Amino acid sequence: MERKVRVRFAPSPTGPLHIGGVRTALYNYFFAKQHGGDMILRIEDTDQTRFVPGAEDYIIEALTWLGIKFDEGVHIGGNYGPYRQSDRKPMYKQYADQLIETGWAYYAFDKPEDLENIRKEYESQKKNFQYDCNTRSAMQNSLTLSAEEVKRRLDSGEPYVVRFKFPADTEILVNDLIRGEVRMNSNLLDDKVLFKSDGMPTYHLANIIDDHTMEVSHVIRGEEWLPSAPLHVMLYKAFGWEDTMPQFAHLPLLLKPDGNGKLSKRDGDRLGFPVFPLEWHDPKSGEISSGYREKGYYPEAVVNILAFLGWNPGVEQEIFSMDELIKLFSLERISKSGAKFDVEKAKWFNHKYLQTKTNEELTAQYMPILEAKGVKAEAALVEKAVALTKERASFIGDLWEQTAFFFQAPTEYDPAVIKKRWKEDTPTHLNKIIEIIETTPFEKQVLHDAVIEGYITANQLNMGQIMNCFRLCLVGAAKGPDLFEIVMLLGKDETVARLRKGIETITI
RNA sequence: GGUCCGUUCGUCUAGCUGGUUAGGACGCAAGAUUUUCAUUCUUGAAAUCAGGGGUUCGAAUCCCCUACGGACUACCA
Repeated sequence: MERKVRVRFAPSPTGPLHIGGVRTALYNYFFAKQHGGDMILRIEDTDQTRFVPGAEDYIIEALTWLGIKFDEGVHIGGNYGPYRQSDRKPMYKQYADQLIETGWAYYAFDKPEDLENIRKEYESQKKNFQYDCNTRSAMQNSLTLSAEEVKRRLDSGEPYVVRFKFPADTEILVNDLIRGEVRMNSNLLDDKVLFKSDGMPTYHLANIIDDHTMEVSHVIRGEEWLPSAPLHVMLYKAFGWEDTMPQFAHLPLLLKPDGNGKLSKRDGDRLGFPVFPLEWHDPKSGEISSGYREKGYYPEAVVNILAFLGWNPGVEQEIFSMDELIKLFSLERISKSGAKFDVEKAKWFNHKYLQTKTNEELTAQYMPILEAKGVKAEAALVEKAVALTKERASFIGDLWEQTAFFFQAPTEYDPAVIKKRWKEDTPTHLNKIIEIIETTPFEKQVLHDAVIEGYITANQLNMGQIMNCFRLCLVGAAKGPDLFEIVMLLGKDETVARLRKGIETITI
């Protein structure tokens, strides 16, 4: 019964992937790699009406960015191709035909309008129409029509669909790796369309055929598929593929943090955090949705965040690399209930990852941001500023807020600080400090001692008051790292210039 | 409406085979440190384990019911 682990991630190219989908891909990847198995990327584009150009490339780029590597797939090929369902189109019909021959499916000629009318009629009676074992006898299909009539309609090119024929009153068991045994009675299930009138299979048919022919061993997908899992189980049975049926694991959903319901693509930026891994430019509306990458999240952080949304290793450590997650992951430890995304915790994860970066790396990431702000600065200087401030940043972009004053003299001074600290004799003291700076060797410790001990302490002055005003002139606010570090980075001339400007500009 | 799945601090969760002061993390609060802000450190508040019944000497942990939430209910995936 030992079978090679082969899992697939099978998105539809109907737009950008959202983080729920990314998490599904991630869990599949953890599972595959842990078992030395294969990870397959299959594109499920059987709905031609929902195709969105660029979506497939987006999906591949996003997964690549996150470090999810595939063994086979639409972008790299493999021995089980093609990996795009539209490219597999010719192979599906024979399977639909097979099910009709074996009595597991039937032709249905009901027009979409007819079905819609019936649904409306049922609705008006507060009932719900379902094409199933109770209603199919009243419909236009190969079960109710004579063989000649069916042949006539088929030959004349009348549009039809193929529907699955659920056997009556049969208990169907789905063995889910996360939820255990789930049972459903076939009487409640509807005769799903397997093959559409446009000649394409539906998800249900294509999915089973592809998973079977690609020798998929485990289907790890979102919980929204649980209700149709009995159909899939029955299809394996109908095809006689029960012995190699993959094992199912239905993942809990990622929920909207505000109200209710599952997170969806349409949530876009509404929730205060990106729902997409990468920024997405909608080709139709031109609308831009933000992405984790562009927001400054590191892919390792996103992987870590997503790994912990619905799964937990049971130890207190929370920061794990991809390799560690692959080792630790287990389907058994996936929670059963949906998880809400917490932006604050996500920020914390990114903060942790940012701290692990070297000053050189951070400087390299920060330089383009500085340039975009119109700042031209030496990398060496930027690196010093980064070293002083990185622990205060969660995202590379936060560094601007933390370091801008190194590159631009303040044009405004925080009124709250002026009110609290700036006194009538402040200019006198600051002028004295200018004098000290100009006459003392320009070294951090020497200057520090000269100002603090040699002036403030010696004259029994108010330390907080003098130092804060000093800072206010250099920074423009009561923030930033050690003041003498700032002085060293700014240099003697700039420090003095800013002090002079502050003295001139600030009035009580 | 029907079917299925779920329910431990605000959030993510530990707690798997019944006996814990129900643990951790994020966030929050306070204190310490600092010339400021932030960081960091310490401490704290925070879940009567959805509610109600059982079973048991003993239940968050097992069983049942109810409530609530969610998913699905297309010729979409």
